[in-house]
Amino acid sequence: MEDTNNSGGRSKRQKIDRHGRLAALQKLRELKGSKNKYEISRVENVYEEVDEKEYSKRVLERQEDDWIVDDDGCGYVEDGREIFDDDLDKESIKRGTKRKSESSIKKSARSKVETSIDSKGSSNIRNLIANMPIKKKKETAVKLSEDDILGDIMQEIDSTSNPSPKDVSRKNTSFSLKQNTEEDDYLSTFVIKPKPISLSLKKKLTPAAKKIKLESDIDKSYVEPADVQPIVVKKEPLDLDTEDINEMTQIIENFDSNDGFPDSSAFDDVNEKIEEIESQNKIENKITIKSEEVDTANLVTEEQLNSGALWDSVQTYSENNNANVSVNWDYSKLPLISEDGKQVFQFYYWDAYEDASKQPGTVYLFGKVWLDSASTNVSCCVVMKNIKRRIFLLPREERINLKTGKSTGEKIAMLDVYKEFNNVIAPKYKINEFKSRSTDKYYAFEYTDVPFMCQYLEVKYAPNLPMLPKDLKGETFSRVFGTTSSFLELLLLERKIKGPAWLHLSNPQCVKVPISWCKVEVICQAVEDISIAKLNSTSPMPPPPLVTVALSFRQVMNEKTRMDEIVMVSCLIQNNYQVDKSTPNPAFQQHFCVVTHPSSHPFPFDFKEELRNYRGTKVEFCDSERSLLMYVVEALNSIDPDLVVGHDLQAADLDILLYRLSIHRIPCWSKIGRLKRAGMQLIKKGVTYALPRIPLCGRLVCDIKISGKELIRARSYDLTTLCESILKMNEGTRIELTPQEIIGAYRSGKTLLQLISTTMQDASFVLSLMYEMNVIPLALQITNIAGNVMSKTLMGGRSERNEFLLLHAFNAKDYIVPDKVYGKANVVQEEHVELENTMNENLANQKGPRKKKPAYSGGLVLDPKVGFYDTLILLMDFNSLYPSIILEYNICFTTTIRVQSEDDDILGVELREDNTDLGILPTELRKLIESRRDVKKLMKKDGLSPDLKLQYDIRQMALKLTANSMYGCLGFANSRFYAKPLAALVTSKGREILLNTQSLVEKLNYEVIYGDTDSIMINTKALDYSEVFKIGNKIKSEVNRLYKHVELDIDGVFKYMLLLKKKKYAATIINKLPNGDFAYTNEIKGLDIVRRDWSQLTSKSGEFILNQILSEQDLDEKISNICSHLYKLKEDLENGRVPVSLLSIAKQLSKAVEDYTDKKAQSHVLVAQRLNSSGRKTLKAGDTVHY
DNA sequence: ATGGTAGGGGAAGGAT
DNA sequence: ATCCTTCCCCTAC
Repeated sequence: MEDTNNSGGRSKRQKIDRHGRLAALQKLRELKGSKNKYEISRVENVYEEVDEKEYSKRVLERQEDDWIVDDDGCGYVEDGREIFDDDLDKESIKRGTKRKSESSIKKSARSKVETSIDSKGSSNIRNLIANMPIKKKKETAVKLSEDDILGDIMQEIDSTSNPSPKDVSRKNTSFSLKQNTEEDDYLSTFVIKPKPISLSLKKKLTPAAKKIKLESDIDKSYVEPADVQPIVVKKEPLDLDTEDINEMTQIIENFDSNDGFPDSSAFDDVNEKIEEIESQNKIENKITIKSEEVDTANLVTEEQLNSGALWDSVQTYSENNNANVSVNWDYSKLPLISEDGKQVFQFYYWDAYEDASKQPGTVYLFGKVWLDSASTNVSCCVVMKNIKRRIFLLPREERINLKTGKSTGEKIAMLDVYKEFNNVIAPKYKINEFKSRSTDKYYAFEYTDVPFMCQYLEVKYAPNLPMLPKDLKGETFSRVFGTTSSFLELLLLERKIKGPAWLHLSNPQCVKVPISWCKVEVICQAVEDISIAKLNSTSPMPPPPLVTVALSFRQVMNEKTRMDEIVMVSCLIQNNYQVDKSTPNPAFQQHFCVVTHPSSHPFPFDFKEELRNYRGTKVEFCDSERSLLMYVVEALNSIDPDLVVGHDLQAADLDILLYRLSIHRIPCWSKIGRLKRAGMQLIKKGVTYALPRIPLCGRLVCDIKISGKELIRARSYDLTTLCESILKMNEGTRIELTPQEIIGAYRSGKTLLQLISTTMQDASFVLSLMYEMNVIPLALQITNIAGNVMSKTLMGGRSERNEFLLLHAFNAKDYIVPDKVYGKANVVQEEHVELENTMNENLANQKGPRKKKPAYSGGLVLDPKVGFYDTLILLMDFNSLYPSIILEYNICFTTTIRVQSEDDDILGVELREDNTDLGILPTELRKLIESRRDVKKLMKKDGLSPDLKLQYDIRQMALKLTANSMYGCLGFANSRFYAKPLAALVTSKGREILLNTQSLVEKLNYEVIYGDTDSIMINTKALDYSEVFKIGNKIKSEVNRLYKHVELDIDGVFKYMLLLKKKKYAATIINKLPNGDFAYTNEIKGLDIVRRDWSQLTSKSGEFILNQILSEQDLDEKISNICSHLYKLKEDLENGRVPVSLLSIAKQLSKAVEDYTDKKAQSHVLVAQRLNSSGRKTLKAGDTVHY
């Protein structure tokens, strides 16, 4: 399947890739021969091949070599096994060359170790190191002192929960201020081997520096040099001094706080301005967003933004108004193009929406259409009306008397089914008009009484007529299928629309009264009128650019009402985001910030004055939250973004926005989306907020938090952590503000402007994160592969993507698809629960959904032969085992028959003996795998632009993610295609293969020391790298002879290895570089070092010890180094020299704080509780608590 | 409601 | 005290 004569590092599974990975990849690939062990015969796969060729052609034509982006574009994580493992990051190559000089020393060191083994016997060393009494001692020592310090922290938090905000913010900021420098200082005291000199300049604040006046601090931050190495000035952004507090309270006392501004004639023009805006707001549709174009001379580059250069230093404010293109479009004239002599409406479909309960049979397709008159793409809405319901009736063999349930012996013909439906069912359910026909369909799902293939009565009727019950039965038919199908699903399946695409609509109708906010709106009365545009393959059209808006909100808690008020919204606009090209530059063209004051605090008296010199952005005053909201709503309508991006939009910001919109009864709130919802209540009584995606329908919503969780692995997914791990920003570059600090910012004009700047900066970070992770291109690819709706792809959740992939596949092959069931969750609950319920019902109810027990057995983990190894270890694994198994054994709904297993009543499956045709599932997987191989081949071509390579990389990633999630969805209980027996069969085959491989390897007289699910580690007892490779290739060919698709491959060679437990080990990977040198990388799996619920201190010292163990030193030297390290650590801990931040631990809340039954028992829950009640943070389920 | 299971290890709390 | 079970979290596949 893939090249085998080199082995990739495994390290990428563990760590996030660094920049330049693509280049490294390329280098590596160029060096590899394209030696394929065997070729999978390409049976009738012309379709896919053409697909990829077309795809490449399409992207090739569009690429521009105008600039080079240093973007690795990768770094996505996937927990399943990967299809290919040939990536090597630059780091390891670098390290390899660095270590080159050491290679001569190695020989002698190695021989020394060898002799010691020979003389004393290896068990001594093994016991010594594997048992590691020293390490244990260290850990207990740490634990003890840790507890003390933890107690201190707790006390600290406790003491800050009550008193004045001043204390809180001061403690907080000074705490964070310390972090970096102290940590670095402290850690450097352990240096034994020379550390690389850090290039990044960090300004350390001495106590004296801290006393610098606030003003000067700010001034400095405004003049960051932008072209040099990132410099971070640590500052306390909104530190509240005692004087400030006094000042603030004075303001509050002196002025009427209900009024937006202190009542004074000195502020007349401010008030005037406010009124002006108010009146503007009142006249709807007349507002145009007067945001500013960035002066190209002072263009902000990604690097500058990411490196933490402050917003203010790079933004310029000019009066060049670039008002939005105003589109004057005549509704009676549709923009049509001609195709085959017919006039069709051509548009690019991005998003779809339906409201099945209020508008049955209507689906809204949102997208873009080219408007010649305006020479631009504008938003459009295609209203698909009258999508018919479609059901299938399964005829019985013989007529049944429904009362007795007994057969009458009368054979059933299709006409009998029709008659019953027409005479009995239709009148009963008031279906006064329908069409029907007889049709052949296959079935292969959960109901065993349904034949594999038979004739059904297909019935279509109007959507406004009632839905039939899904358990309907009749005298002549035993089942009905398709009653619950959504209209959106029917549309997408029937027209084979797989994700965003150019669509053609014939017979478009004009609207008289638009129901959307889109610039263009048309109606389609018949599903057949819409089809995928057959575009000329020589000149394919790229998707239209996305108008993108990045949002960042600030809200404060109103103490009286205990509700959040929105006080600030910053907004960046990129009106030309071309998804098929590299990251846009500039990142955005326009920006503004809407600001009001909390109802409890007025604007600072000098705000207007300060604002005069502010060049950060266009600032819009609003004297109340209400007018702010109105401004935001109008702004969104005027900008009309296709894509809205933010951080934690889904769970926090949009939730609050919607709630505030409803509280203030903002008219036309639905302008935040693209569908008019006049007279509709945004939020019904109670706290049930609408799903944010629904009011925003028509616009794609990208939540960086959700995307981050799916695409990268990080300690946490708050904005700060994401910035640090993805944008490689220095710690502290993003300024995090507590609610108190946000309120505190209203004490002076300067601090408020600073708040504006940080809010703008947050929005730019969000935008950069989205670009950097390639969220949108990847989501587009995934959506085009799976055929679902893109806005759902962006929301996360792999199940629905898989569902649509299979829906399309089964539908295309004339299968009845399983009905969507909504409330079937937790059928798995069995007698155990009932027993518990009788004991304490209340408790069980409170707990809510407990973590469910595994439903079937999974992968096999071989017992590790624990110890330290210094002979070469061969690591081999199966390429993407589970997808291969599905292909190998042709595992599919269609190729298995369900059997009752003996031991319990759970359904099992057996492969049908007559299975000759490839099933649907394997077919789809083969398409994915082969497409990916084709894309990878294209990537290896010479002379590709980075731009194009990135796109290929994204596509292959999307294919991999999709293939690997297929198995997971089979085992997912709430999946529409839930097939526990199939999933169990896959894993059982996996176990079988692993065991077979193990015994085969042992038969060849090699020692298997460990294996997990799809990998085995073999102690070759050899010392020569190429010899190990020979062994590996031998084993590989032996194993691979047994299978057609399942393929074992060499994954790496370990020089040293410390195998402690199942899933816990560390090793030094050895890699041969192109120039013949060796590169070494340490890899750590499962140990505490890599866990976020262990403090950094334990990680660092554990890492040190490990480095010693895995190093080329004398045994004595190792031990003495370790001992002295630990002794120093112990002393430092006892003398309190260790910075507290090094002892910080992170844990995730698996549920809301209130839902923990035993709060007191768990420290992280306690911390979260205190943080929440002290008002410093609002931690929810899924958030990470640091303490 | 929003892929899976296997497994280590801390911590609490009950049974012995 | 010591063992055992259960829950929780995180990680490896």
